[in-house]
Amino acid sequence: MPTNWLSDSEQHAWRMFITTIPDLNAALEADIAAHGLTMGDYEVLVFLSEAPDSRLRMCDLATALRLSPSGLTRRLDGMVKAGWVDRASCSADRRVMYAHLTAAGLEKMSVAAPDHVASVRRHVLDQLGTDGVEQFGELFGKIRQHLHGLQPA
Amino acid sequence: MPTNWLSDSEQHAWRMFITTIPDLNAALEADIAAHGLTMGDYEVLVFLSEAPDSRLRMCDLATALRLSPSGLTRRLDGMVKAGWVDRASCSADRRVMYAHLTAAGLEKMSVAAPDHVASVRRHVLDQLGTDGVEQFGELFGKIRQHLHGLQPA
DNA sequence: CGAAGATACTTGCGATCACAACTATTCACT
DNA sequence: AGTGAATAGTTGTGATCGCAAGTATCTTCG
Repeated sequence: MPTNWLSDSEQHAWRMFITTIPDLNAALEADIAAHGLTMGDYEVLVFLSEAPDSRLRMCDLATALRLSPSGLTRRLDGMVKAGWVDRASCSADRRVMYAHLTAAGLEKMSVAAPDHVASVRRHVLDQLGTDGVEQFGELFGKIRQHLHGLQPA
Repeated sequence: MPTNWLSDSEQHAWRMFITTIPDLNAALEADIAAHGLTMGDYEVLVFLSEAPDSRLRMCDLATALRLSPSGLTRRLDGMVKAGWVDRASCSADRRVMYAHLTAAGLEKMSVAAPDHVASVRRHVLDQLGTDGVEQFGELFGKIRQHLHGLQPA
C-alpha cells in the first residue's frame, strides 16, 4: 500500500529530490577527495578564507557549518593536525578560541577550490541551464525562508 | 578572498541550496522523531511497505537506501529489536536474507506516514506552489539523470 | 564434476558526530 | 562588588556508517 497522498507531480518532485541528494553528495565528496579533503573540511576552509583575518570564533563557525560544538572541536582537531588550521585564543574574551586558517590551509584551499567549483558546475549548474539555475535559487530561497522562520522561535 | 568564479545567480542558487539542505533534513528528522523514528528507519519502512510481500533482499534494500551492506545490517538490527522488521532466509538462495515488514512495522508506518507527508508538504511543497513543485521535480530530474549516467560506468 | 570466481551477508575496526556533563569565563542585576 | 545566569569550549559516551576481511553459498566453465 504505497503512500500516495501526494499528487503525481508532487510525488515525482519529492522522489527526484530525495533520491538525488545522496548521490549528489557522494559525487561532490568523491571529487574533493582527490585533494585529500572531505566536504566538511572544505567547508571549514571556505568559511575561514572568507572571514576577516582568516579566522572565526568556534561558536560562529559551528553555527555556520550547522555543526554541534563538540563536532566542530573534533573536526578542527583533524585539520589542525593536517596543518591547515590553528587555534588562537582571544585576549578580549578568554573563553573564546579562534579557528585560524594557516598559510598551508590557504594554499590547500586555493588549489582545491577551482576543482570544487568545476565539480559543482559539472554535476549541477551545467545540468540546469541558465533559467534553471535562476529557478533553483528561487525555489530553495523559499524553502530556506520558511525554515528560517522556525529556527529562532 | 571569496571564491567567486560563479556568476551572482549561480552563487546565489548554490548558496541557497547548500545552506538549506541540512536545515531541511533536520526539520524532517525532528518531525518524524515524534513517532520514535529516524528518517533512516522511516525509509526502510517505506521501501518494505511498497515491496511485493512486504519484503526485500538485503542487497536490494541497501542499494535502494544508498547504504553499504554493513550499514544496512546494523540499521536492521535496531529495527528488528524494535519489532518493526524481521529477517527471513530464502529457500531458493541461502545466501540471501529478506528484510520483512512485520505487522507492527506496518502499523507504525501507517501511523507515521500521514504525519511525514504533512511535514514534507509544510516544509517544502507548500512553499513552492504548484508551478514551483513542477519545476523542482524537473530540475532534480536533470541532475539525477546526469548523476545516474556516472554510476554504471 | 570440480575448482575459480562472483555474490550475499556479517563482523572488526576506525571515523564522524550529537548529547550531556564539566570547566572556565563573562554578563546582568542588585 | 558579588552572586546567579549565560556563554564558549572540551571531553566522555554512545549511535551511525563505511571499508576491509571473513564465511557461506551459488555460478561458471573447463
